[in-house]
Amino acid sequence: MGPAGVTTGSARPLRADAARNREKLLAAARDMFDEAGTDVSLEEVARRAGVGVGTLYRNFPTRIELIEQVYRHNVDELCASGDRLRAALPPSEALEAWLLEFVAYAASKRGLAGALRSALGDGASTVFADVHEKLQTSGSALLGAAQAEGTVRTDVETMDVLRAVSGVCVAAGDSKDPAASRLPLRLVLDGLRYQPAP
Amino acid sequence: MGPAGVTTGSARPLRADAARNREKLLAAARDMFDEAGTDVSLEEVARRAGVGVGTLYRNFPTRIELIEQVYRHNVDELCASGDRLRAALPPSEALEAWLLEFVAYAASKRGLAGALRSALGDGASTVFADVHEKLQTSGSALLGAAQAEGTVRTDVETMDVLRAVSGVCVAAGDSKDPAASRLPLRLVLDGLRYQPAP
DNA sequence: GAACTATACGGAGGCTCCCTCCGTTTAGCA
DNA sequence: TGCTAAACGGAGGGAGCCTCCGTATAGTTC
Repeated sequence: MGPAGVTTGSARPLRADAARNREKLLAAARDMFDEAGTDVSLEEVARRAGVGVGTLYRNFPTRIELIEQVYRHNVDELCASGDRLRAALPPSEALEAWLLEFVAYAASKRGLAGALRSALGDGASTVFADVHEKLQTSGSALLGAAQAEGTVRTDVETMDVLRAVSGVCVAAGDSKDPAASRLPLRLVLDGLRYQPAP
Repeated sequence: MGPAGVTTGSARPLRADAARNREKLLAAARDMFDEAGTDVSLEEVARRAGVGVGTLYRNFPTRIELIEQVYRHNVDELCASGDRLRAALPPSEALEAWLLEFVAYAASKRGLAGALRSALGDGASTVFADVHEKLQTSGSALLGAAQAEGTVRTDVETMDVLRAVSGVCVAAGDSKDPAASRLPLRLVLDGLRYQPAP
């Protein structure tokens, strides 16, 4: 599941240049959504990606489709990063590093998920189910390893942790300052290390 | 507070033609918002009102201002209708007739209030406070009269009734069919007539 | 490595919408 | 009846949406 050979469903794989452009579009869109919300001009998105509008519309026929793909893309990147961290760091450090990245994801998620929900209505439920499942899988791998190693308490489950972390973000409000959630987040992370008496 | 001499704040009253056009714009906007949401083209609103766009923008410099005024206008009309009903019908019938009109208001309110809240943020709170107070006043006059007459139970307050009625609407969902809420609404209205043992 | 074709590119163009500006019209007054 | 402040309205410039189609190129075949 590297950045190459992106396939949407099971159709014929994209041509190399097409895959590259698609990636550039998603990156540009993600940046702009973060900065200015999901109402930005699609022509501007194409311009920033260094691509014609035609290419944008070929890949993402509607604005909401672009939003959905950016959302899924963010999640995929977050999960891929989880795998990388798991391979590179000791379990409890990998978990902590991943949760820090999860914070950034949670911040951007708000706008995207809101737009999706209001535009797609109940049709958005499969998107959210997919995302939930992916996070569950990646999170469990990290949490499980740390728990097996004995450096993280065993009485919590993946979704408890993710909820706690995203709760911190919500509580930190819309403040764009990442420092605002630094300390509360620290508390949650340290809480994971605490071993309750049996 | 008739339809003439509309004043926004305490400025000089509008010229007759201006007041007429303002009214036409509000009516057109209300219809279109009901039909197609608050994202409709403002040029189309002006067209339907039989007025130039310039006139629209002079009266409502921003879309959100138009939405807010339509919202307030709906409420004002509902309250005015309450006065009329109270003068024309026996108290309990007036109350019931008014609550039926309240249903229509509650349906349209959803879209408008949502747009206001998301666009104005906390700035919208005075709008909602004003509206709340007006409904409280009109509702109390009708309910109080019916209670004084003895045809409606005395252990409920205005906001209880309004909440119950709008609850019915919400529960009826987005179904545009007014029949969907007819029976549940009937239950609430009949419930008002029931006299609990003391 | 040359030729071929399915695939993809990109931006011009037609449309709608936004909002402003200003010459024209008219309500209200004396 | 005339005067003037107030209001009208729509042309026009700018921007965004989306489509269409002539051009370019990746990948394949010989």
